[in-house]
Amino acid sequence: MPDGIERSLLAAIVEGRLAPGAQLSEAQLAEAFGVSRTLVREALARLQARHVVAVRPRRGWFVARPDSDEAAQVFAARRAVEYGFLATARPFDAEQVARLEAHLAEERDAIAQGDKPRLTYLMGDFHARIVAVAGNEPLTEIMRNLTARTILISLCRQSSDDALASHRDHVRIVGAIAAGDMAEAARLSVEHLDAVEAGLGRDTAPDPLAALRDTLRLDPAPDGAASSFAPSPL
Amino acid sequence: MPDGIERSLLAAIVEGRLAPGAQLSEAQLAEAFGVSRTLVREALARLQARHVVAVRPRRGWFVARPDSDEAAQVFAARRAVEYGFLATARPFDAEQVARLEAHLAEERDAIAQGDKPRLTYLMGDFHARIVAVAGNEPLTEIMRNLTARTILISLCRQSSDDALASHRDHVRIVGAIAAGDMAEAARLSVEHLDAVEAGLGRDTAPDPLAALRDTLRLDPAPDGAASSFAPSPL
DNA sequence: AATGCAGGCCTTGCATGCAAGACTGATTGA
DNA sequence: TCAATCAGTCTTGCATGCAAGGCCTGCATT
Repeated sequence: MPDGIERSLLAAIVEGRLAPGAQLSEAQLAEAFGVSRTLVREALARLQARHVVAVRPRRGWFVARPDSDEAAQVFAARRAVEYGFLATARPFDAEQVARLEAHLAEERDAIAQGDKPRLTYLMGDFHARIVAVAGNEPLTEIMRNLTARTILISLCRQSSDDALASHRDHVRIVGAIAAGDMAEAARLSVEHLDAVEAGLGRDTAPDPLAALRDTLRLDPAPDGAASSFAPSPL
Repeated sequence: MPDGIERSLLAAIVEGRLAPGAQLSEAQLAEAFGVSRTLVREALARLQARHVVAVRPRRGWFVARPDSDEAAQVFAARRAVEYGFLATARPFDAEQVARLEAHLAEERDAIAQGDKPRLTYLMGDFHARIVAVAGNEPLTEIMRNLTARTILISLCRQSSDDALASHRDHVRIVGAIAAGDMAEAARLSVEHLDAVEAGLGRDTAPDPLAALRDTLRLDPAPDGAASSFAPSPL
């Protein structure tokens, strides 16, 4: 179902080549992919359903910029899904564990080679892959969508993206799964998510007014509300 | 985002007015809704992403008919999500509990009035509403999709749809939540899902060949595999 | 009578055309 | 000098047209 256009766009977004907030012109994409706007629109619509892009009527399509509210909810959702899956899943067999360890090896490689985009993808996909090796397609799809949104969230903030720490967490989770201790794996997953969320900084708004506002110590001026000229506390 | 067409179609499907396997013609829908095929196609595409309809190339759109494999996975996914949500959620406050109890009252009304379609909707939506009152939009969306698929699954099989038993389960779950015992609520939810799944019968295939196959004791002939002419054991 | 075959009808797939909203920049007026 | 307005240009929204593939029916053939 996911055609080439959707995949290309999603890959470009989660690998950071298309920054959050970037505009996506139907006409340009159509020309770039050598198809008509129709197919581009369909791909964009699918990505919209996944909350990866957003459309502003008559204005254009943009890579989504999840606000902190949405970020919190996505993390809460991930906690629920990952914890619930592990807590209710049957223990993995040796082959399933082997596939998870193969993934960990990939992570190691990407770290060793300093392949940043690949690493971003792998770190996020780890959680989806746990569900995938268990063979649950609906949950895998859910996890893939949530991790894509998580990557978008990270890209919007200055995340202290400690890949090594995350990788260590992953190793421990796989360890618990290998030991058949699913409850522990579930506990570790929540802990891991909490750590990642805690490492998230404030909104790094690509808003040209941000610097000015910061300098003048103005409130972020919620749109419409004419920021009631609050003088700096000098 | 969900336009009127998508809503109407989804409502018709989950209320059983559009049976699983029914064909949906773009042209007919376009005329019925008084719009062009474009908008119908977009709505169908969205429903396809939600696994509620499926398209067979150059053949047409059809209301999805989840097979038993998919059914099992959807139930597993629901167990994971609902258990995980309740197990990781903070206790509900009084207002949230009140909203759940209002839902239970709606269920009671529908039962009393024998309003079957409304009841189908309410019974499924109960679980999504638990997440909704907690304010988690991503999870709510996930639950709504999973329950829609669950309804489709029920419609495909002769489900011993004991609404009263389900309602009693719901009452007990809300009771646990009201008591602040989220762990118990989580446990009850899984139990409830197991009961619903257990009440599901075999595929009630609307396949005119089913009777013939049954008579001849042929395997369901997984497409492509020329069923190796197994003579009846006479 | 049964089987192979072709014409036609039905479906979607995709491109294109046209209209309308939203922003930008220049121009005009004070 | 500044502000307001209006034309121009971008964008998407939606309808429509045409092409291509699958299936069904009727016919010819064996």
